[in-house]
Amino acid sequence: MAISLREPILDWYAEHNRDLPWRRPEATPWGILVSEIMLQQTPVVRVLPVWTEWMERWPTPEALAAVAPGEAVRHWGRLGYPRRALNLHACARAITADHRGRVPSSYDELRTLPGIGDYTAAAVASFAYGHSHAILDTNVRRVLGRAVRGEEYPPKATTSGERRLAESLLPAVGAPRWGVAVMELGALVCTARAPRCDDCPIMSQCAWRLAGRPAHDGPVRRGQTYAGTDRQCRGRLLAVLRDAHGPVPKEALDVVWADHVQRERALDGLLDDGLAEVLTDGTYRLPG
DNA sequence: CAACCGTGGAA
DNA sequence: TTTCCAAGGTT
Repeated sequence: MAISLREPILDWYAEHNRDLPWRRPEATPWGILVSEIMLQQTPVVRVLPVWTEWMERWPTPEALAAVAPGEAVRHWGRLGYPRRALNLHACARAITADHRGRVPSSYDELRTLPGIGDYTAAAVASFAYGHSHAILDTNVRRVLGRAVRGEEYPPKATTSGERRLAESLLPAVGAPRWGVAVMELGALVCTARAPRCDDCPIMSQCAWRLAGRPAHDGPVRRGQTYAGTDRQCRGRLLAVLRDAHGPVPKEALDVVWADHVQRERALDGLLDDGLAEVLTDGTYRLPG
């Protein structure tokens, strides 16, 4: 079962893979690291233009390390989860100071960098340096969950069973290509909402499809409403700082959110997170 | 470990 | 219009 998944998926990938800039041979480890962090919870189409601009502006870790952290946040634009921009800037400074300007190649060293968890460390070690690691992102978990476990959606948190399965599937040679191939299958065919099973290279073996594509039982899906949350408020406040050329008076922040208590809480949160700072004259700006 | 952390496009 | 969720990580 395990072995028979590889060939059809790798053959499918050879024909259907997208030509993404961070997958090209000329992509640097730094470019790959930047792409992986930008892609956390963010669709490819929105990452593409920002990644391209970043690579032109900051082609090396040293280049990013040389500017203020606020510049990273400013050029993050509206990608979302802006602390990732701060993490990337901190990565650049750590790589410059502690790794001679080279992105570390080992999983363990990568894992020590801010904002790099299990998936991103495995992805960079694998895709940038050719190392063999199990890639367990949301796509892979969904594909393997369906194909092998026969369930529509994977568990909320990664289980040891999922990890063992992914590791058991690692080929002796070509682990990076295998990892990206399964991810791509999940992104283009074995999608969360309307999977295109008719186009799937492993449809004849997929446990979920063979079982008649049973709907996810268990608890109902989570509904994370966004309107009115602190997150939305933080986003509004940060947008003001990002779009301003210099420091802004507090009144400029006050006008974008009506609820005073929530606004103050959100602003304090931004300051605590290092995404904004107050100057001695009481004005606010991105971190300098 | 559940909650939190943005944003926008598709269904 | 509302809901879902997209190459996660941290606390």
